[in-house]
Amino acid sequence: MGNEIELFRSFIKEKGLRNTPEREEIILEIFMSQDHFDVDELYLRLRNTGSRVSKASIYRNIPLIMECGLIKEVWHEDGHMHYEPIYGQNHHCHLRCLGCGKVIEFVENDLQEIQERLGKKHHFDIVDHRLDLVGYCSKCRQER
Amino acid sequence: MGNEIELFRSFIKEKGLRNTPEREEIILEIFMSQDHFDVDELYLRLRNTGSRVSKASIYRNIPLIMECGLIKEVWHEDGHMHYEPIYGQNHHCHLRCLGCGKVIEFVENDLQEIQERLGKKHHFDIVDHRLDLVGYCSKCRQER
DNA sequence: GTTATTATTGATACTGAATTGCAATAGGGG
DNA sequence: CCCCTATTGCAATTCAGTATCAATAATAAC
Repeated sequence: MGNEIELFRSFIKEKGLRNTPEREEIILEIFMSQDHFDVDELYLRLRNTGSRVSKASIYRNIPLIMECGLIKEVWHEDGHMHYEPIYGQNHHCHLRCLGCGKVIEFVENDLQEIQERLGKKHHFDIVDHRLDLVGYCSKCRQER
Repeated sequence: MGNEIELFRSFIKEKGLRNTPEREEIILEIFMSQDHFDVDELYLRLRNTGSRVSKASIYRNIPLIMECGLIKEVWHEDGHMHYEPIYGQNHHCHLRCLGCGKVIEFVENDLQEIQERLGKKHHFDIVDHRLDLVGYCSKCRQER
């Protein structure tokens, strides 16, 4: 913890941009909990900790924070995008319940091998994969 | 071809809804080419074939056509949703080029096994999976 | 430290995909 | 053939995300 900020500072400097308190507040809040989030949630969390960062700044900075490799888009649901921290996390995929929305993260090592095999086959330089499984958790399955 | 319509008619009847020319025009146009599409493209294609279906009707009917299992959402890009026909297609996943946007469809049988294994492990009734690979095609890789 | 340059911010206006309200139309059971 | 009401087209609305712009402040140069 704390390293996110260092990484971001180098990234910003490398790009010839300027670091700001707002940017650091956003990143700190994201990494306070390693959970996924959307812009509205993050905005409320920031307000609750006394930060005055505007939504516009959150929207403006998310692409930078993604480019830096600290977070990534995970899914688009309810008409808006969700994100999750990836720095310091091992790569994982998601299993989502269509009933209650519960999300389970899992690590699946076979995917790396599949990714490499398909990259070779189609002459692609594959940089990332993303596997989403959707279904019904045990509780929701019973209720159907 | 043509079976999509039959399937949709039974689905509609089963739900106690009404079939309409507009709905059949939409479905026919979707299955004229088995390619993925977005609402604007589909609307233009319909206009070009002389259909007067409104965009509102397309938006209203897409959820039904999905529920019926004829199409599904594939990705959200450029700020709007894309769909693809699935009826009569074997399940496939996507490899997308971050450079030029080219999409390659591939069939990966190992995923079925992974899906079942993870379903058992987490006590989920998994109904679908979705694997997206992203990277750079051979042409775009050279240009970098 | 002071100054100059300009990236960044907050507030607000705007965009565009998707949804909704409503009056007119038409499917389909009786 | 009638009636009920689901569906349609149109227009108005919603809302996530983007763009504008004047004010602010981060960095570099001095």
